[in-house]
Amino acid sequence: MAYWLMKSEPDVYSIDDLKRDRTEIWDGVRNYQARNFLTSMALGDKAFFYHSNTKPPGIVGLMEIVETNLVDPTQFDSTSQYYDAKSTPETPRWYTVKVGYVATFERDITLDQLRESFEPDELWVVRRGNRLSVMPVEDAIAEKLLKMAQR
DNA sequence: GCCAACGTTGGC
DNA sequence: GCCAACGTTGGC
Repeated sequence: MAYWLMKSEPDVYSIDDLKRDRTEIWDGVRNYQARNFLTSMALGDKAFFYHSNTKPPGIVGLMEIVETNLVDPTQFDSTSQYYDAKSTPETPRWYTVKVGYVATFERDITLDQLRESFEPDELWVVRRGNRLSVMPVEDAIAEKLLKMAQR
């Protein structure tokens, strides 16, 4: 089982939204590196839910991958902001996963705390200029994060 | 609201 | 294939 970190702006979709919905298709990723991580996810993998573009940014909860290799339906929806005119149903460009709610952390792990606790080469999210919205997290790092989230 | 970082596009 | 222009992300 692998660990991942996935970013979302809480104004768009938050951990509370996922708690309410229980499961959700993680749509809208339009970056090839992030997509490649999405397609390499396996059932039962866990993913940290990271709130970006908010105060403070940070990890707020945990998700589980409940469906893999889904074609992102928004790429064919011309009314969607994620519409991709160059993608066709025969050869879709954008794949994603369905995530399930696992937990909201009692304590958020803020970006400041992440910077204090991890080196840039340990956790991609603390790398300068990092904009990747889906990234792997090593097991040892994931275990530290889970401890930090406990009271 | 600003701007650094950086991915993508398109002219050549 | 290069690279300038442009668009987006996301912290501050």
